[in-house]
Amino acid sequence: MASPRLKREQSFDFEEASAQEAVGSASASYSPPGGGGVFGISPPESSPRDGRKRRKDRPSLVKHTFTPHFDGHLWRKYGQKNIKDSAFPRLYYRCSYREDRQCLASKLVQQENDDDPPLYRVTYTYEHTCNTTPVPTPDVVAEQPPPGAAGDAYLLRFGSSAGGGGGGAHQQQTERERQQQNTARRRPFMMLSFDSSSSHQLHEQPHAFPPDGQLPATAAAASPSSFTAAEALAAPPPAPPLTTTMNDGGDLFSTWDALRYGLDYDHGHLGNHVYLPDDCNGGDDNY
DNA sequence: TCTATTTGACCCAC
DNA sequence: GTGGGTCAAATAGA
Repeated sequence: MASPRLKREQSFDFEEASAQEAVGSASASYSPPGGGGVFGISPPESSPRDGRKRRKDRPSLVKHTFTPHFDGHLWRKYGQKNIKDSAFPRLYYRCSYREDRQCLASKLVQQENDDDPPLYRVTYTYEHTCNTTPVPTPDVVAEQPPPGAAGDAYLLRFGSSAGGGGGGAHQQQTERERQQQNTARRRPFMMLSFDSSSSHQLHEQPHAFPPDGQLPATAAAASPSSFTAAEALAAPPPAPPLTTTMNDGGDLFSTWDALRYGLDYDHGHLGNHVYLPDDCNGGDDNY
């Protein structure tokens, strides 16, 4: 039966959260979820008018990553389109809990190049309101090379992107995404940067290299805050500190055992992933 | 059988 | 009018 389309059920009336698009840059900073979730924006409330928010006005955030599907949320793909002037199709995802919990979070993934691994531009729209148990998962965010860096260098920032999604089926998703992430192979001259603190700090750093003092003593002693892929390949993973500590910003550091994923470069993985739970830095690093 | 993905069409913003 | 975002039937896979 050709059911007439139940049209555009949501009426969005967000406060202007002017798209914090990181123009020409990598990940954008989001407000801490403690203050309102992934985007730091209130979820859509009933709109005074029966209309949709203009697309341009929708709160959205853009980040670049090599692992667009690996962000700690459970997404369902609902569309794909070839975009004009783009060699790659755009993939549309929305939160799997959209119906169950009226979670309006959605994202679109646009491959930007054909490198190995390919770089994706991910645009998140609306925050998760599904209120599922956040299960932080590592995420690799491609940072634009700092001025003066080698031409092909990217900064990979490993951060938590769980902002409230996840939940029961999360494991399945995680497994799938983990496989996808396995495809993210080394990139020549790639630099790995462990984001030990908040994204704010990272973005404020001209070279995305946090000063030593920003690492907790244990972490700093055990591992450099950043090192090159070559170093990562040449040296075994640093011994993890076994304590939970705080950085100078008061952010909680979980144990490395909890943070590490132990991915193996020899198998095309990306080495140790370090992520911080949401409550670690008061926000999702990647948003 | 159920759930997720694919895909063409529809609708709307620009 | 065009391009992009979303819907929903069809299809595939578990």
